[in-house]
Amino acid sequence: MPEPEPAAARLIDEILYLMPDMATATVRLNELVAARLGVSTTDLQCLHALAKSHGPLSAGELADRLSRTTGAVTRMIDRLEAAGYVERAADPNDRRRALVRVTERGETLPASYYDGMGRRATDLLSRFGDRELRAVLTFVAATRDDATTEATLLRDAPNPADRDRAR
Amino acid sequence: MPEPEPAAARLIDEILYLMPDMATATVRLNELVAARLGVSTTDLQCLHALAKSHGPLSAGELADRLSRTTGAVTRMIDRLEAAGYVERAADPNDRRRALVRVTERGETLPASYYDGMGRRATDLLSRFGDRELRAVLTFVAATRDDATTEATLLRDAPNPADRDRAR
DNA sequence: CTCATTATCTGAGCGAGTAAGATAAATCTC
DNA sequence: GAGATTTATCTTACTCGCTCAGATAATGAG
Repeated sequence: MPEPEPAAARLIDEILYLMPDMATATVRLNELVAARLGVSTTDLQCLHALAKSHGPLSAGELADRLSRTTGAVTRMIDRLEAAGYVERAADPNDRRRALVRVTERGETLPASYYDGMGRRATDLLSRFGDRELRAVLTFVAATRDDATTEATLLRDAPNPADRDRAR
Repeated sequence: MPEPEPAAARLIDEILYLMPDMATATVRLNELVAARLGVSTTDLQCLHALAKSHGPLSAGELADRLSRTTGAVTRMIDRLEAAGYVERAADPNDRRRALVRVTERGETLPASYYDGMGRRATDLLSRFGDRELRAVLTFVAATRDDATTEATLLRDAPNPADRDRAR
């Protein structure tokens, strides 16, 4: 690995210092948006997942993506349906499956809370050149991929903390 | 606002598309790390806050930073203390206050789960030039600040969803 | 048709949160 | 400096969302 210049090393340290802060701020914003919508944070993650999915997801797929049990997902769908954010329909090809489709309201209302941030991010990025934009994109993509990979490793590896409460 | 080049506009769109994914992956990783440590996600946020604070924080300061009630914080400290991650001590100058100090274990163990990501991020950033690093730093700082500002606005503005469950 | 499998739902119990009030220390007022 | 007020934390009662385990019902293989 090439040793970075001192100035570069300082910049890198600053970035690494800010990352957890950004994560914390993001988590908190999510909590508040969920409260605004009158749903839990998991419910909001569900709406995000559905908004990106292009088409309905089954209850089981949602349980998998959100890392929740099917029991939790059943009641999550109940809540979101009661609030008018999603609709439940039986899969015509497999009537055991519950297909969950986000409603207009469930797609538009959560997104509206992030409009301001999206606009300001666009303003900022518009002043960047091509090299800068590529750097940001590379960094964001790498961070997402790395967090995802790390999460998968943690999920699949046996958890030593479980030993304490094992029966 | 200067209209960005078409290629730049595409890069910006990609970045904006990835941001929620990065946030989601981060949230999930946090949940899993907390589970590994045998504590709740809020407890882990508390350890993060203490690790960055240089010195102990009072229960009230923690309640404020984590946006939790003092009652929730009391039990959070109980849990973290029982697990050996923090120590509670009375403030000698004001014996009402409970000063919370993170232990060696409470500082080191959570951080160890992020070592891998930190190293890989450093590797990636070491290949960036000065302009690229500044761009990433600016973007990360702006995102953190914007999320923080937005969260404060949401927190302080009256919540229309409360109307529904008003008595 | 029967049996094993798959997908979702239901019920019991638990952990972490809020709201409201109790407790105790600090501070203000005279 | 005694009494009243404020401040910081803790306690109690209750709520909500989660997991675990098991019920229900549709599918598919033989």
